Amino acid sequence: MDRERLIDEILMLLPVLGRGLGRPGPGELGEISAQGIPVDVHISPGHVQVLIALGRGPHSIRHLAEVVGVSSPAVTQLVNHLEEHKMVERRHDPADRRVVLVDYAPGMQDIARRMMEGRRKRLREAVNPLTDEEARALLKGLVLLVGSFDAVREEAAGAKHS
Amino acid sequence: MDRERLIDEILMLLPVLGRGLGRPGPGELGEISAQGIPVDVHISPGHVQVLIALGRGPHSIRHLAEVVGVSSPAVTQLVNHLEEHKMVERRHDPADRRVVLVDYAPGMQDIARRMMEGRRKRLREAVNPLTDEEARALLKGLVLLVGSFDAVREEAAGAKHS
DNA sequence: CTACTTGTTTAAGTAACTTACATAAGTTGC
DNA sequence: GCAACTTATGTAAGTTACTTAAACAAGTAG
Repeated sequence: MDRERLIDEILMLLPVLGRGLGRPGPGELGEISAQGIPVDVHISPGHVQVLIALGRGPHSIRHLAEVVGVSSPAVTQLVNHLEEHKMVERRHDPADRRVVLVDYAPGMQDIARRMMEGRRKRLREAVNPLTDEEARALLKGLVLLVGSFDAVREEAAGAKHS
Repeated sequence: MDRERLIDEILMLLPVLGRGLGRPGPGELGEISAQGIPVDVHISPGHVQVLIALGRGPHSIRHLAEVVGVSSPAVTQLVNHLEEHKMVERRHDPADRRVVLVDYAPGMQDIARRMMEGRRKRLREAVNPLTDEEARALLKGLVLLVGSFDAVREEAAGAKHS
């Protein structure tokens, strides 16, 4: 495979991916409202990340920031939005009252899953033509690409301390 | 391969990719300035897409908008920035004076390539561990994912006309 | 020639972040 | 025990990368 062409394709495709992520389709909005969920809940990719992470249990703001890959104030904003819509709750960690733990509000985990189902379905259908081998390679490649940005990030952090 | 886990991973990874794209590393800025290129030239992913597209010859604004995947006014802004830094030039297409053709300014194609080399290098290194098969699968998967967003987009366009 | 379409730009606005700073809570060392 | 420092979060202000609506110019069709 021509690696230069691959790089070019990646450079052309990734921004498209990045831009397309934020966009719920009209079908998705219809699905959401059909489920009695207020359609004014705009769920950005960052919100999706938070909701997925919370599926694994309560997280502190700082931990969410790490998992999502953004700053703490950005997580504050994401969580504010979800809290305003009664999807998540904040509480202080009794073991360290500085820490704010974020968790699903009661009964909201299933609602969240249903809200994200349209996105999942679309992605599922998109990757459907891939063999298991190909899917594994896609994931591996995505992880490698993300890793290269982490390297940039760590480099920047390193430069900041020197 | 567990498809649900793949979908979750994609939903977690793609936003990270999208956010990381805009960030030149300090090493990259160093390289840029070492080549005598003014470091105030901020090259976003959109600019990269434009520069790559122009590598294939002059494009109209509208065509660039299609290739890059954004609106015409967004391309206007991208091109304005590049024009301000003398990297590209605009001229009207004599065959249809409504059309603005954008092309590299003389001698700038090589400069642009050198400006993007750090990005390319980083991506090259990132995908280096992939076998040819895996690289092909990565590209195929990316194209499929992008296609799913195009589908959303076309759906939205369809809904707008009904 | 008029009405409509197409292409681009300008203006205004939004979403999704960032950094700097303020406040609260916890830790360390004297 | 207390001052100095560190850590966690939220607020404020700003930036970036888009969007849509509208304006203007050029082209097309009847």
